Amino acid sequence: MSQRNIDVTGDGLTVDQAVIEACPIMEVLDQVSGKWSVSILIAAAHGPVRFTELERGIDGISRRMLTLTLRRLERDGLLTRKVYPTVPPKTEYTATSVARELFAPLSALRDWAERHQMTIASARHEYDHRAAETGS
Amino acid sequence: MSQRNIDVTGDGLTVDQAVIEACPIMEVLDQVSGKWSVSILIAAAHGPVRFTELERGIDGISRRMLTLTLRRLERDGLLTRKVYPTVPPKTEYTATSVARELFAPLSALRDWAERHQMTIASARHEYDHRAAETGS
DNA sequence: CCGAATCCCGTGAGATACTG
DNA sequence: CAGTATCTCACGGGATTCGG
Repeated sequence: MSQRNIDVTGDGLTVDQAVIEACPIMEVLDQVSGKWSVSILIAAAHGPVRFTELERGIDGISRRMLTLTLRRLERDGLLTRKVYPTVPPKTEYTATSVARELFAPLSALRDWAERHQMTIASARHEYDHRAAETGS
Repeated sequence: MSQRNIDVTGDGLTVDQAVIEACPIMEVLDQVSGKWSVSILIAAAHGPVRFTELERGIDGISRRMLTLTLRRLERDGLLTRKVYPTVPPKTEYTATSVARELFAPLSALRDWAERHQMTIASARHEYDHRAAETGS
């Protein structure tokens, strides 16, 4: 839509432009949201990975959610699915190049989380502490 | 937990490590998830912004969700809240430095989205098309 | 102007059981 | 092995109303 990139870190934006700014971001967040998308994508990043490998490797995921998330990622073109009609059957999932380009931004996000997780945790505790005092 | 950073784009990861990889990322995603967090953060990035400004500026947000999201962001230390006990009351929200450091990763995410949104959309359509043929 | 309280609904997601 | 099919429930989030 816009022919130039608006820098989120830049100045001079009005509040009304915030939603315009955020819009494409939230598209991504929708792709990646869901409890398991990121884990699956990362697991499928380095080559073909089988269904059962994912099920065992990703702790806590249910069969159902694994299937559903795999289907969604495949639909969005982030994962390719290759079925070998052998017996027993064998299915391999691989992250596409589009998905792999997502890893750098995700990495930046993870770095931010690691840098600030302590700060955030203590901010949370402090907030709850103050709230408890004020509230009671 | 780990004393060195594991590069998501690197090789040699087993599937079992995927969840370890993804873990801090999903912390962030939880912060930022919720329909409105990103829009609010961006709107509050460049200086104090008032409650009603946000309500009018962010299209489609309800009073309730604005309040709830603001509280959560404040609790996590991503937003500061300053109340002026005037009449009528006046409240200003500002993104903290921690939050502002999040904008670069978000920007990278948005760029990814803009680069690939067409590809993803057509992948989706193609998938649905094939599914419709195979299914009926 | 800036919220809090309440009601309501759709959907994400777990548990479980069945199939080619 | 790699899925599907149901059932169920919690929770995010919208609409509306009330209060300081």
